[in-house]
Amino acid sequence: MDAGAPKFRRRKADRPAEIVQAALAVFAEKGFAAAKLEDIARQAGVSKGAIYLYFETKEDIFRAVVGQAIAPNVVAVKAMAAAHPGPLADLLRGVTGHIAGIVTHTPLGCVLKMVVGEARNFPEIARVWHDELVSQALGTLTAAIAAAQARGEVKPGDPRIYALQLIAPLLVAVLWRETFVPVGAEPFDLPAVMSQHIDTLLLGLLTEGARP
Amino acid sequence: MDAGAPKFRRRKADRPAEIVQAALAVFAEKGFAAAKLEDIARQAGVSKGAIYLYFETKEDIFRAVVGQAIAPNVVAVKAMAAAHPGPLADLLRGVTGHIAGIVTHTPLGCVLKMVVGEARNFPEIARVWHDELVSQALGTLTAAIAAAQARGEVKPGDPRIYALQLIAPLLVAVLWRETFVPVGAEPFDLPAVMSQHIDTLLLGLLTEGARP
DNA sequence: TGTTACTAAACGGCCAGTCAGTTATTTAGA
DNA sequence: TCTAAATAACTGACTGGCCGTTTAGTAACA
Repeated sequence: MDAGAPKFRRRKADRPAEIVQAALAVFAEKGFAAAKLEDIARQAGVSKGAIYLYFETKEDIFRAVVGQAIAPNVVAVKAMAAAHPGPLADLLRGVTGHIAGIVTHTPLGCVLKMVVGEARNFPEIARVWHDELVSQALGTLTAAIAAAQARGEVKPGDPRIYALQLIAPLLVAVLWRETFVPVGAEPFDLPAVMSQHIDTLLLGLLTEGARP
Repeated sequence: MDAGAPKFRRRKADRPAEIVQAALAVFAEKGFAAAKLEDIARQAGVSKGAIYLYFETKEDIFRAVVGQAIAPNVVAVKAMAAAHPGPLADLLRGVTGHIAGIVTHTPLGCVLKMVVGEARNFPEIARVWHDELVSQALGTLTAAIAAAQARGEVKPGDPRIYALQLIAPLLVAVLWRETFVPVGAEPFDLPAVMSQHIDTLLLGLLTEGARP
């Protein structure tokens, strides 16, 4: 045993974030129920007991993981909407491109899958995600579309459904990646999907006068 | 104790189907891991031990549940495609209407959610669903769109992405129903979504000559 | 009376959560 | 600056309960 190397360090401040990050990886791979605290602890570089210095229960960790993924995104979406007061087409390209970037380079897709999968067992998590993220994002998009309708840019129709139409292919492509690509399915190229989707949908969405 | 009423009946032929149906209900509500054999047994009207006369393990039941949801649908989709050799618009309205009906009146939506949620833990189930149902359906739709492109009905573009664009709102609306509606989210009206979606998307999809 | 579908109780492995002890770090006294 | 006592972050072995699975026995039906 190397006398100079301590067996562990006391790093109270950093532990919670490290544990949450480790838990995200393990939950994303196994799902909530099949994830073992032992695995989370090992991944975080602590013992199982140490986790309980910072979290009450396993569910508590899950809540922290899911909650953490929300905050940075909701502000981003709203800022994006505010930044494009002009033609709807600009806004849509900006927003969808931004979301596509988030979804490819962060574990948001994994978390989404977990929220869908565990919604029945953790209704309060589904509620938080809906109230604070999904509903906000959809509402922002819906409002932007309704405003464009008022300006005469967009044809009549339910703006909430238009918003759904816009983001649905992105979500499905992400779930496809998480679900079927690991078993050999051909992936979808996210930028290509969104590019073609926006091009196609805008033609049906915009009034004649608003087309480029 | 009523002497005339037997404690149980011997109904070997019916048990498997009853157990699978009960398991579907319990799995759909709780997810695979949180579902208890005890609950499935009670719902099916048998004892826990009886289940093991017909299934090897809990996973075995899950496989039966998921597999059962596949067969009736894949044939339906292919028949639908074969029945509409004419203009793409007819086919799309037929197919999406049909799928919307299935998804509202059968537990396919629940099963889809389960497949997404448990794909990592049961890769062979994800594979079966992909190979036998999802990929088939998407492939059929893609082929129909490609054929329409060859006829000059549909604009250039990746037909597989067009297919994704077409069905994505339906899938998201279903997952929305399963995930967020139970916690107070406003549901989407599936027929309204598909009607507006087809109307809008076709405008962007069809060539000028093919528009009604 | 024999066969076997079925029940109910018991088993055992797994794992979230606990706890008594250990070690890093801080504080305070010399 | 060194040392010792005090503090609390951390470890790892342990446990209690839950639940999938087994099995010995029972009851339905031919």
